[in-house]
Amino acid sequence: MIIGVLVELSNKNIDKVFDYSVPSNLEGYIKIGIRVEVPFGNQKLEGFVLEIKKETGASNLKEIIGIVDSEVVLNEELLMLGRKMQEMTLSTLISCYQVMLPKALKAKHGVSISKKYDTFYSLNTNVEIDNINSKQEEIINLCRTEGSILKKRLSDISLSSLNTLIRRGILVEEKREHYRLNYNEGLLEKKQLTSDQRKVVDSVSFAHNVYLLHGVTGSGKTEVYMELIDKALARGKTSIVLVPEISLTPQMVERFQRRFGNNIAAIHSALSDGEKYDEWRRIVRQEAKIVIGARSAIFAPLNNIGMIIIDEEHSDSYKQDDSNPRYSAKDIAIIRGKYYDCPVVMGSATPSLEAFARAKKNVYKLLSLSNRINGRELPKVDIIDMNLGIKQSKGHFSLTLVEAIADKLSKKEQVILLLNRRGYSSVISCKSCGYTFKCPNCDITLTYHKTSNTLRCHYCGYGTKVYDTCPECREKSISDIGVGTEKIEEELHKLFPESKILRMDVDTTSRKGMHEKMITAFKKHEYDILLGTQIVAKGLDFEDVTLVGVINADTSLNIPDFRSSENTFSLLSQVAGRSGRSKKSGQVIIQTFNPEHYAIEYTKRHDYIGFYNKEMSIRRELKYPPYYFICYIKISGKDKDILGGEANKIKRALDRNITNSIILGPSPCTIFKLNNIYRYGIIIKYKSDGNIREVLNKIIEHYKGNQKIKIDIDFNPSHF
DNA sequence: AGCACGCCGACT
DNA sequence: GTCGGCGTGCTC
Repeated sequence: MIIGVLVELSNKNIDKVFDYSVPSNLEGYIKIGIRVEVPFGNQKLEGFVLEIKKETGASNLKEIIGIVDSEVVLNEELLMLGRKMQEMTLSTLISCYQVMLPKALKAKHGVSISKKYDTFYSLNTNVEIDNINSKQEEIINLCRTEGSILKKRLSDISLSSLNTLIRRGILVEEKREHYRLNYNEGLLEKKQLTSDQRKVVDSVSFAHNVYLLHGVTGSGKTEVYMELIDKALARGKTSIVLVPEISLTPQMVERFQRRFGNNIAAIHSALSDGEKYDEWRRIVRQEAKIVIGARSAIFAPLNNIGMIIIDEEHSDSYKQDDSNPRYSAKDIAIIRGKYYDCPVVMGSATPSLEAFARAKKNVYKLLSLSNRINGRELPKVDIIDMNLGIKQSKGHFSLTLVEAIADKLSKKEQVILLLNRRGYSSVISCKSCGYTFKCPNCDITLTYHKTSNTLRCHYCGYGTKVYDTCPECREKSISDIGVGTEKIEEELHKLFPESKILRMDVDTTSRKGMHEKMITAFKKHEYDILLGTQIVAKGLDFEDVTLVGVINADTSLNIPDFRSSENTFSLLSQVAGRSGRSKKSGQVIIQTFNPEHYAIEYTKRHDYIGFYNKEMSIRRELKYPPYYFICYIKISGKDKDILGGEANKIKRALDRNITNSIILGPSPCTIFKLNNIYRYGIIIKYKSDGNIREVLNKIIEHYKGNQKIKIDIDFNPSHF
């Protein structure tokens, strides 16, 4: 027997099938999709069996060393999916397969995860039971009523009786896989849907279509998802629910568990590798029918998928952008949806422009929930112009915000304060008016390059020297200051010494379970004010929150990314949606240096469509998505001169070979030098795929043996 | 990714 | 004369 094996190393040079012969005693174990151990050069590697060859042909092949899996780890569908991913991302095939599997299955994982087992005993029906003592009888009766008994449940005394029974052959031992996590049965709790929700549910048909559910904050999207999953279950089908990691809180999981009990498997970062592996095993064994998880849960080894849901569709967390393969879970969802002929439902209060544009073109089917579930109005949003300066504010707090907080505190209501993510460190702005430098060609914030003391656009490479006087207000106050949550917390304590303040950011929530604890504590009203970064904007549902304050709306506007307005609008709308979700009406106060910016104005009006139209006109003008696709090529290496030369060569090759596209760069990446490695970026803007992958493949091929130059390709990058 | 092979500089 | 630098190429 000869088999084709794809070895575990992710390297373009060896990312192909190598043939091995199989010794006859192992032939019976070979299946496509299992892993085997093979000799490779002078090392031992694991690899996936991708082919079983009929011909006995060449005899100079090496023999495989052994079999790793008794069961298939990559079924036919996942093998197909990997090939498609490879074509889409131009990454190695092996990396596409590796990303589908839990870490515990990776060869180089170090610690081998041995499944854990529980020992059970059951009665041997072939053996007559007589001459037993009372303790033994007790055990036997337990077996009769429960079918089998778990060894762990028996005390030391019964253990000796048990051993006697085993010796006499009355009981037989059986090992069953032990899972590290347990789910309760669940109450199968169901809420009555509103007529709006019912309408949405009813318009989803069980055939492959992509739906975009545009539902305002608090409109009850989760309840719609659960109803759809229920319908899939009723048809004997399985479901996948993707959620951004940040909103995959224990509350969220619990909510699904209350409805679906131990039918769910939850995969999130708080699980250990072993726990993730167990969840994966439960899915393979078809013990879990609903998988809820972050990005990689899209690869859940489910069969018979009947529903794929992507919550917070606009979230950039669905794109893997830090390592290969640079895939989007949304693309994978659509491929799997086609394979199983099942619907993909993407939901958001602020859909990505790409998704909404597709919905308008009827590529996706648009569903809407335009009212909050309890008939509550969306909160009133006030914009505070911070240009009015220090006289009108106390530290980073405007007098309006201070008064509003004081008012809510006196009524024993709760407040959420958002500190927009720490300013982009290499963005330079004016301290007194908030002015930032922008690229005249790309409308992108310029970034500061220390080495050359210049401001550069990392899209097109435009450069200009740094002024120390602000061109807007003529003040000499150009700097790159950023505020942290600690500083704001300090100011808050001074302003409201009586109030209890909970600070939530990456520093305070990194410890396992802290995020959960904090949310529970705030919900129980152990705190009055929740102060935090992005983390407080997503999906949280607190009844008593009637005021949301945004300390600095501008930092996310100033990020040098063509999506900065979209991301700001989305963030502000999401956080505003935390206010007034229950009986009391809500208020939102946004502090900004750019009160007239459309991202902020449309947030105030809760006008997604207005924002969409305005932003689309800009995207069209500047040739950004969704009018153009973007492919980002990162070229990195240690030798600055060689690198620059090669980057230019690549650019020229692209110019020669790719038509109907705009090729920008090469321009130095924002962090030009990192760990002594220099990086350049080239951007391709294109309307249709054409020969772009073919050309890029040739470039990859050309550089694959080159140790000096590394090329990374990212289609539809979420940011640069 | 490893590792061998091979072709040029400074050394016990 | 040799030890060792890392560029190049190969792994069924």
